[in-house]
Amino acid sequence: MATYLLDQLIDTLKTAREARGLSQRDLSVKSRVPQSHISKIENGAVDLRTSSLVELARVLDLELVLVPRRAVPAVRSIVRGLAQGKRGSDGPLAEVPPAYALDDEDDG
Amino acid sequence: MATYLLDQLIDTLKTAREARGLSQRDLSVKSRVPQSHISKIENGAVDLRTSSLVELARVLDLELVLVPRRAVPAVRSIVRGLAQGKRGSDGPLAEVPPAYALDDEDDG
DNA sequence: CCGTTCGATATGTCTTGACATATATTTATC
DNA sequence: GATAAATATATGTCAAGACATATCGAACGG
Repeated sequence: MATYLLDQLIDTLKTAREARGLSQRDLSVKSRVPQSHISKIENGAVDLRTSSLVELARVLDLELVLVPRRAVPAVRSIVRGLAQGKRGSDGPLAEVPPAYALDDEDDG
Repeated sequence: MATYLLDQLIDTLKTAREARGLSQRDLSVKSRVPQSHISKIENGAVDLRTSSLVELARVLDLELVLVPRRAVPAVRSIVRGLAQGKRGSDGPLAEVPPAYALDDEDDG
């Protein structure tokens, strides 16, 4: 049922949550999405509604964006460069690294 | 109910549909999302499921991406540069325009 | 052992999404 | 200008599934 692309989004959410050292319950409190539901979401057991996705993303400092297919490689390149896990413990995090090489590399 | 950000996504979908000269029914056939539902979605009457969003986006050559907040301006800049309406009638469309100025411009 | 914290599960409620139909909007003909 | 057909969008009803609340079992520490 879940369109593979959805799995990718979910994985990004989970990774972001863990990278910030948040438990499902912590995320639940901040996003007002029940912990039980976060569990199901991360397990791919539900096809969550867009508002839930937006809400979870927002708490994790992520934003849901519709990108034209032609721009996806460039966008991924930028996102990769930022590596959104680096904050607090690792350093001040450079605003934007010089990685606008427009790499065609694909994410797993 | 709907998080303002959701409206932005919906608006992008609708604009993309119209830019391609597709009727709700056309989009329905291609995405397998019922036309009646597309109507409700575009009117903000429903909080659609993520799989539906992904499906509609795919048909419109758009991809749903989670972008770290810090990278959003740069991403928007690229997307803006592409101006996803230009295809077919206007020309072959340059791969990526020289607009990596990392503008801080925000969308309405 | 008991309390706390973690993710997973069970059941009840509310809304999406599917199907059929109604209401615009456009076009053609008289 | 009125009527009718064709096309586009909106609305009504109902079942499937997301979401809410409460609870469970595992892991850790006092």
